[in-house]
Amino acid sequence: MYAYCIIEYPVKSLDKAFSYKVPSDLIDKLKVGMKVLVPFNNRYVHGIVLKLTNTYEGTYELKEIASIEDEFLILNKELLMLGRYMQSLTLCNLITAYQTMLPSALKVKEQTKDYNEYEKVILLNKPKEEIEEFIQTHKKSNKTKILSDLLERDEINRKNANASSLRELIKLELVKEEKRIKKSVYVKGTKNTKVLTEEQQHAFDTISNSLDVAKTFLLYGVTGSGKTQIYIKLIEKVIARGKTALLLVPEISLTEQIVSIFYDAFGSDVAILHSGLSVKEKYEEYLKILKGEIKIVIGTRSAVFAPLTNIGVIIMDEEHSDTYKQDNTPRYHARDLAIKRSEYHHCPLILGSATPSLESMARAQKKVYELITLKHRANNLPLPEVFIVDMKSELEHRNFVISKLLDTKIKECLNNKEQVILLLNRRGFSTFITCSNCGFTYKCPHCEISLTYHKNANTLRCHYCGYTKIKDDICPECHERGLNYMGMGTEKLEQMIQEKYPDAKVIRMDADTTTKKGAHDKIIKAFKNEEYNVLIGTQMISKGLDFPKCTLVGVISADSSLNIPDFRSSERTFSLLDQASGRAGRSTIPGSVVIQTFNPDNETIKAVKNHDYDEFYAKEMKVRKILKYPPYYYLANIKIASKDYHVASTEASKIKKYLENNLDETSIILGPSTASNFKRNNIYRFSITIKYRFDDKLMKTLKDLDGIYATHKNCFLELDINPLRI
DNA sequence: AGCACGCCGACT
DNA sequence: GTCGGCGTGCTC
Repeated sequence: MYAYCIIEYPVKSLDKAFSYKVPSDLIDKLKVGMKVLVPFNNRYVHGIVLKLTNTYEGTYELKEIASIEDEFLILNKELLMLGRYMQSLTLCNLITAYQTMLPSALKVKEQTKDYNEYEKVILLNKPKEEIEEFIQTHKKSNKTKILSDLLERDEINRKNANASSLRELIKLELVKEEKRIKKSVYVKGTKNTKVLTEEQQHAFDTISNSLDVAKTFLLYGVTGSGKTQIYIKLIEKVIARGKTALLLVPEISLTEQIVSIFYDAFGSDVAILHSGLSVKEKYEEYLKILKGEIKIVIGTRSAVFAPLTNIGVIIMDEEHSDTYKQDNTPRYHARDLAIKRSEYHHCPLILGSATPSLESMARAQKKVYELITLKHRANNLPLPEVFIVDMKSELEHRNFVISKLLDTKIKECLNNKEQVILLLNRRGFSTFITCSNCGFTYKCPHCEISLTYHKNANTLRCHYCGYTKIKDDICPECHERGLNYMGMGTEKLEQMIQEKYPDAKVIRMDADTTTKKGAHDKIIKAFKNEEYNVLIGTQMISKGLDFPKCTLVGVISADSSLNIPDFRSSERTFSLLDQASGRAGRSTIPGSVVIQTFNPDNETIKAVKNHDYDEFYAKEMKVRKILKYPPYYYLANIKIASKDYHVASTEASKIKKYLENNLDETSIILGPSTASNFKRNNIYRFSITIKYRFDDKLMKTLKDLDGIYATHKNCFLELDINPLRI
C-alpha cells in the first residue's frame, strides 16, 4: 500500500503530495486524514495522509512512513474537502488549511486569555478499603469526616473541607486535589419552558420545514426580538431527530449568557470551543466531538471546523460580525465554510443578526437566502428613543465633550439611581483630520473614504487609490483655522466625567483595563451589580450585554467611527450605534440614547435615530453601487511587502502591470498605494485592490502571482480575497 | 522550511 | 592550506 502525504511546512514549493510506502504493520491502522511521521530529506517531519493506493506508478525510490502520529486525530472526508475548499477560496497552502482546522495547530500562537472558571475538588487517592480502615483506626475528627464524605460522594469541593485537615490528608496521600474547569451549570434539563411569540413561532416553523435541505436563512430580528429562543428550539428539535448542531458566535466572552442558557438546556452534550482553551483542552474537546460524545458545539470562528458528523443545523449568530473573518493567513470567512458544510450535510444554515451585513441582506433580497424578519421585541418594550446632538452648535456654548442634553440626561439618570453607559470609539488606526469648528473631514473624491493624514509630508492620502493632496491651512468648508485631528481617549473622558459628576462611581473598560485575565468579566459583573453607575468604554461594551438598570447610552462622538477610512465605516457605525442603543432600557424602564456628532444630517446617523435598518440598507446600497464596492463588486487585495521601500514600490508597480495584462477588462485595479499599515516592523507595504464581478481569470492570476513571488528573496505578498477592510 | 553541496575570501 | 560565508537546489 502507498500513501500520499502533505507535509507540515507551509511553503509553496512543498505544498503538494509526497508518496510513501506503508509498512505492513501500519496497513490496518492507517487511514486517510491521519497525522503521520515521515522521513523527508534526512529528517522526520509531520504529515497528513491525503490518499491511500494499492499501486504506485511513479519513479521515485519511496521511503516508508515512520509512524502514525495520532491515531485518534483524523480529518474525515468532509473536513479534508473543507480544507481544499478553504484553499481555493483563500489561496492559502493546503497544509495551512489543514493546520488551522486541527487543534494542534494552536501551538503556534497560543493565546493566554483564559475564560474558564476553575474549581478545586478533592478525590480519594487510595482504595476504599484502605480509607475505611483509616476511619476505623482513628478517632472522629475533621479528617475522618472528609474521608467519609468522600466515600459517599466520590468528590467534594475543597471549600467544603477544613483546610488544615485536608493538607494532612494530602500529605498522607489518602486524597488528592484536582483542578478542573468549573462548568457553572452541568445538569441537563432545566426545562426551557419559554413560549415563543407568534413571530418567533413563525420563524421556527419556516426553518423547521426545511430541516433536511441545504438552505441558508437570514434571520433578521431587531435587538431583543429573541433570536436565541429560536436557536434553542431549533437545536432541541434537531437533537431529538438524532442529529448534531453547530452554533457559531462572534466572541465567547461576550456571549456568556448564550453559553449558560445552552448549558442549562443541554448540559454536558455541549462543548464550548474558544481561543481561551489550552492546547490540551482544545485537543480533548476535539476528540470528544470526534467520538460523538458531543451533540452541540458552540464556538467562535474556528469552531466552524468542529468535527461534528451528521449536522442537523448550523447557526451563525451576529453574522455581520467582523470576527468571523480571520485577519491572518488563511484569511477565511467562517460564513463561506458554514455554507459549504450546510450543503454537505443537507441542513439549514441560519444567519442571525439585528444589523445584517449588506452582503447577506443583498443575497436575501436576491432570494439566494431566505429572509425571515422579526419586527417586534419579545418583551414588547419600545425601542429606546434616540437623540441626535449637533456638536457644532454645542461648541458655541463651549461644550466640547458633553453636550447640554447629555449632561441633563446623565444627571437625571444619576438622580434616579439608574445606570449610564458612555461609548467612546477609538479613532481607528490612522489619523484623520477634522475641522474643530464645523466638523468637516476630507474625503477621497474617488473612493468616498476619509483621507489619512501623513504628518511628515503634511499631506492627506487615500490608502485605497493613492490620491494625495496637501493639507490646507484653513478649512475649505467654513474657512476657519480649525483643521486639527481630534480625539480623546477613554482615560481622559473618565477623568472628566469624574470631575463633572463627583458623586458618580465611574468605571472604564477598554483595551488597557482588560488586559488581565478575567478583568473583562469582573468589570461587567461589577457594573451589573450596580457597584458603579457610569461605564465608559470602547466598542467592546456595545455587544450583547444586558444591564437592566441601564437607561441611558451616550455616544460621545459618532464621527470617530464614521470617519475611519474604510468603505465599510458607515455599515460598522450603524451596527455599532444600533447595538449600543440596544443597551438602553432593556427591562421595565424605557431608555434613551444620546448620539453626539458633527454630522447630524448624515444618513447613517439618521437611520440610527429611527432604528431603521431598511432605510440604512437602501441608502448605503446606493452608495456602494455608485462606487462599485461590495456587494455590487467583489474585492481582492494584494499587499506587497518588503524591508526595502524601493523593492516594495517597484514590485507593486510591476504587479499592477501584470494584473492589467491578465485580468478581465471589467475588473478595476486600484493602486498601488501605501497600505494602511504602511510601515510596520520596518516592513513597507503597498496595497493593490481589485474590484471585480465575474472574472474567471482572477483566481488563477492571483495564484500565479503568488507562485512567482514565493521564491522572491526580499519581497512577499499577502493575498486577501474578499477583505473586510483594505 | 531546513539542510547539503559548492564555490570563493581571510585566518589560526 | 582550511574555516566559514551564504547562494542554489532538492526533498517522496
